[in-house]
Amino acid sequence: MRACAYVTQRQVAEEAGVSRTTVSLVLNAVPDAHISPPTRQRVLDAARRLDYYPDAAARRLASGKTRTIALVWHRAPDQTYRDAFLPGLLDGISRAARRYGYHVLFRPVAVDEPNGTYVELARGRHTDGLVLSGPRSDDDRLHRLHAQGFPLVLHGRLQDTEIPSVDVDNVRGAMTAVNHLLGLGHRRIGLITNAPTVYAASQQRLDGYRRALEEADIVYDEALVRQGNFDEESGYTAVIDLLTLKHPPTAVFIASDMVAIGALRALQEQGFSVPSRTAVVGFDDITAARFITPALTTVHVPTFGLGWSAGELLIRIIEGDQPHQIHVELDTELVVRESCGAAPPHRPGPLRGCYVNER
Amino acid sequence: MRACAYVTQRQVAEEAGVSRTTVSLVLNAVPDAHISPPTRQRVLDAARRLDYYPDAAARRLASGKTRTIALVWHRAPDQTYRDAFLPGLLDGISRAARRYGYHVLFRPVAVDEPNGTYVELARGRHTDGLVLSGPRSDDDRLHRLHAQGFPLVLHGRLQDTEIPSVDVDNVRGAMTAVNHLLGLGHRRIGLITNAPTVYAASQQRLDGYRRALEEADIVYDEALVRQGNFDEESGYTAVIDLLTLKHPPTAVFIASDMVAIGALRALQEQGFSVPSRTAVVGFDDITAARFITPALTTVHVPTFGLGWSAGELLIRIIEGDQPHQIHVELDTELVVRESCGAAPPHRPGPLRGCYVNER
DNA sequence: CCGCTTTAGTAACGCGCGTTACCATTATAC
DNA sequence: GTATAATGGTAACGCGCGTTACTAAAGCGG
Repeated sequence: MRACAYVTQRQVAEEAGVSRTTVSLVLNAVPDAHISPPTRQRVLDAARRLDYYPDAAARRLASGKTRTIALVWHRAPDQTYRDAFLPGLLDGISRAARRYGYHVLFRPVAVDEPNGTYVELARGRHTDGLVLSGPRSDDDRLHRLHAQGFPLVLHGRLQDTEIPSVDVDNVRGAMTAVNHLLGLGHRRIGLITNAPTVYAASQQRLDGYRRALEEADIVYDEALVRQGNFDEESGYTAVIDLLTLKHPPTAVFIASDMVAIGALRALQEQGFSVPSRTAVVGFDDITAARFITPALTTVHVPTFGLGWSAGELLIRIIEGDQPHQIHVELDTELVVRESCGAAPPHRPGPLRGCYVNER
Repeated sequence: MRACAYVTQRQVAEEAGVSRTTVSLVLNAVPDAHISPPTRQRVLDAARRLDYYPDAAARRLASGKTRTIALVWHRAPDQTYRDAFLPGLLDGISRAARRYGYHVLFRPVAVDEPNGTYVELARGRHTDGLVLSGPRSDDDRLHRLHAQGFPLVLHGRLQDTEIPSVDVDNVRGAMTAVNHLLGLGHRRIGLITNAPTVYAASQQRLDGYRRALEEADIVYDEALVRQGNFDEESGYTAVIDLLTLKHPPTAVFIASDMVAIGALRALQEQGFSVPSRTAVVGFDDITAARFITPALTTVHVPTFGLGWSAGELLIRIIEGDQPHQIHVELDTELVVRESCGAAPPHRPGPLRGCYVNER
């Protein structure tokens, strides 16, 4: 395996018959450098002829900037659910990065890893900033990094912090879902949360549910509320619990598709056919939502947009632009499919549901 | 946004009362350096006290190694299908990288990007090696990189090349699927390919289908074969075409879950209920396979394993170990669910299918 | 012609670290 | 006691590039 021969600035300089400084000035298009057009052209030609690429390490060392951002991806017990977001998020971040001339480092953090091992990326100057997805609230090294002025953006808001963040507007998303069910005539609408309400997103979706009911003059009834826990199983048991009520809800808003999928299964097993007897609306719009039967009506989370926003916000912070908004909230979009009863249940054709992912 | 103050080796040296050289020798645990235990300890203490992390750029420049590998992810028209592999693959690569002390750069290549823009990663010394997923056969810069001795690993084999690669054993995977159907008593087994057979994987899965039939002394009948094209729609139309036969197959092996999902839809619409009238086995085991009705029996592709193998193989090459195998083929595993008719159709509980993803 | 500014380009420094060559001081061998 | 080796450590170089300070030549007004 022969080692690659790399072309350096010095070689370009020799080829062009100028000094190395001149090469640097030309290739970086330094504004106030006095380089005559012919010289300039000679340098450019030489660089092209030799297929010159600057050495990233040298450039970073000299400039003090890595032009790299990193995505720190906290793996968690709810992984299947989180995996659904990764491709879109990463694509969004990467595209934003590329747009501004940055590279992207990916750093998963395993469940059993001690807190804050990723700080090496920051302190070791591998990256100019971090996007953290799935931050842990007990992560003190995170706050220390922020206190030191290291550029950070969170995906998924952490409570009580001034660290910039990017997330969907969970309250409005939940309201859209519930309003849709209200619009279909439902009055007894159950709720299964996506997770325990210690999670900020979970609490927010609950809030949205309550606000939508409130605005429709329906009193909030805690008997119709159950707690999900990221996975199918939690939805399965939660909805069965709901069905034991004397008056089970005619519709259920389930604040996570993964949980909803478990719930759908239980509903069908118990003879509560969806949507004819019980309408269901989920949240997240994971890929499987389109494929399950009945196809799941759900609140679409713009994963690409979240990635893009996180990347762009982070880069702005790195480059010292004072962003006007340090907490970005993106809008969701209701995707009407079959499970809510508003769409024709069996449109022939390969796709189910009126919505096709925009990418 | 206050700039971070970074700790350098020099500061550690001062704190410990030794020279910078000594610090470097101690922290890198240089074998033949003569450092007394007390001095050694003083340096370690000082480094810890100051929370010292070496500057990545400086280290790269001095050592000539980036200790970074990159995943080049070719986005393509079949994106939904490929996205299903990204989380596992990336996790596998990252874990392998971390195991060997490497970092991972992620670089998506958009559909409309000109060929070979990613070579900047290599030539600019951002990375010591590349994993390319979804390589294009007309990518001449790829071959040039390889000819220059730059470490490369392909995910998905390219024909006629000596570039190291990692993939599943498509032939055996297809054979497993078809053998399973044969074992259930089926004799007329149709095939819908995952893609046009110019794709190597597609041809291999077709080969596996043929070999399985051959070994069962069943003559290959081209009338039972249709071509898929990555997406649901292609499966939808392909299977409808199969159903126009006087004697439609009693079982269909569909070499892609995505294509199979479209086919399932068509079968159900046409009254060919699955699995009672037509058995179906897919390939890939995408997340949706578990959730569709009936749950799809399919050939599981170990995405994590592929990523791990690619990462490990690449790092071996980078570090000069001559790997004994430059083309790694991983085994698949048949996941029996409902669509083949071998599993009980309605086991109560939140999960469908006997298989739970191992992660 | 002189002094001043502008133009065109270069020499030299430093980024932080790995590494090699080198220098003192002791221990060891004879 | 002296030659030799081992021990403990340091000074200095170079990695490739960005950048600053400087020089030399040319333009230009008086």
